[in-house]
Amino acid sequence: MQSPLRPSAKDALIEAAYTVLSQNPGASLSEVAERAGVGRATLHRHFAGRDDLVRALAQLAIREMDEAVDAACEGAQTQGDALRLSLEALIPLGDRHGFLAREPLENDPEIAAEFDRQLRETQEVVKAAQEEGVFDRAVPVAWITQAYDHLLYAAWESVKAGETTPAQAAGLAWRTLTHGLKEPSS
Amino acid sequence: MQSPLRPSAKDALIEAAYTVLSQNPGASLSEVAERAGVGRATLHRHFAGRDDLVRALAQLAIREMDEAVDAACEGAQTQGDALRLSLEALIPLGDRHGFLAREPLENDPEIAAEFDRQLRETQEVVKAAQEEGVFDRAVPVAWITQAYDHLLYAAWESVKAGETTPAQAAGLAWRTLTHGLKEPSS
DNA sequence: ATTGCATGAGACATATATGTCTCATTTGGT
DNA sequence: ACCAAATGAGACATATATGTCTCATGCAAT
Repeated sequence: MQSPLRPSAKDALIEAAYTVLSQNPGASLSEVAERAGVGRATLHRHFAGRDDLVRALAQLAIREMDEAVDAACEGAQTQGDALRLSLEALIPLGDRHGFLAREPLENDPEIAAEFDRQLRETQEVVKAAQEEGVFDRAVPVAWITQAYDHLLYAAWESVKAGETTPAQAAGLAWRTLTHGLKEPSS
Repeated sequence: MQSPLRPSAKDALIEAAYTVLSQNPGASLSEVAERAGVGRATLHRHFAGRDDLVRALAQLAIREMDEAVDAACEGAQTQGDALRLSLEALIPLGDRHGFLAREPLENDPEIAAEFDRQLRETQEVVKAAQEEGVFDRAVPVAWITQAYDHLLYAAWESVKAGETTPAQAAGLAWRTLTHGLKEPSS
């Protein structure tokens, strides 16, 4: 039975790795260990090497995002709702998203496959939402998905910069995607 | 007088570095030289080291983006037009944008200052466009700028993926930013 | 108190990237 | 044809990151 009394070194390492590697993918493992407040040897006790660490982070990030989306979709009445709720749920995971975007992991076929799956799932929901009338049928699904992803990351950056709360950022991103930022009256 | 008859090794190196380093910031200089079809020694003849190369790329990227924006603003009647034309002009420079985003250069104060300047300039134009009625006054300038930047990059990725032409991507990004993707009729 | 386990610190070897140098070759201009 | 400059290939030394190991320490459970 693992005792959570002593703060788990592995968890500290994972969190530190997200922070350090999403800010600088080329950072040394020493920097990661230092940020985690942990000796470098301990890092190697939990992860065989850099590749191991990165793969563990990527898989965890993918899992967390899947879980967040699944939970959000539970309470969704429509596909449009599912997208809106998922957006809100994914914003706090922005550092994971950023890590996955900056770390070069096209080499890992397993991770790449998961990426493809997530993209396809998102596109499916987008397409369904489009058929509900949430989006213009004349707009390509690929573009809507691109805009969704990038506005999601923009929302996270806005939160990270302290400009908005997560809820505000989610509202702004969703409005931008659906209504745009034009003056409502005009 | 430099003879452009022989394809400039320096230019080839710069172009290769954009491609390689924007895809993998941790790539070795050997990979950059190889992609450029140039010996590794030649790279060091033109750039003192990795830092030199990265700084040269960053400064060139910033200069190219400035020039593109300046040229685009020449033909703009309004600030809203300036934003729309700049968007279109910046899309082909998406690889530069991506390079600047992925490469950790917060350490370089000179580059960071240029970044700040560009951000402020964009925010100024956004604010002016907002006062023209292009954007809702209730929406924070910071968010509009964030959305502008990220939709710009989304447009570049859409073009790079072969999903759209640059002109189509610019149109979609601008529509998303101003009108959103909702069905026009409803 | 004692035992077991994870950890921290550091030594050590190794791999890779980097930076410098030399020399033969090619290219472009004269 | 000749010359000067740039280049390619490769040797070489060095720095840094990485991976492994050992040993002493601290903490928790018994």
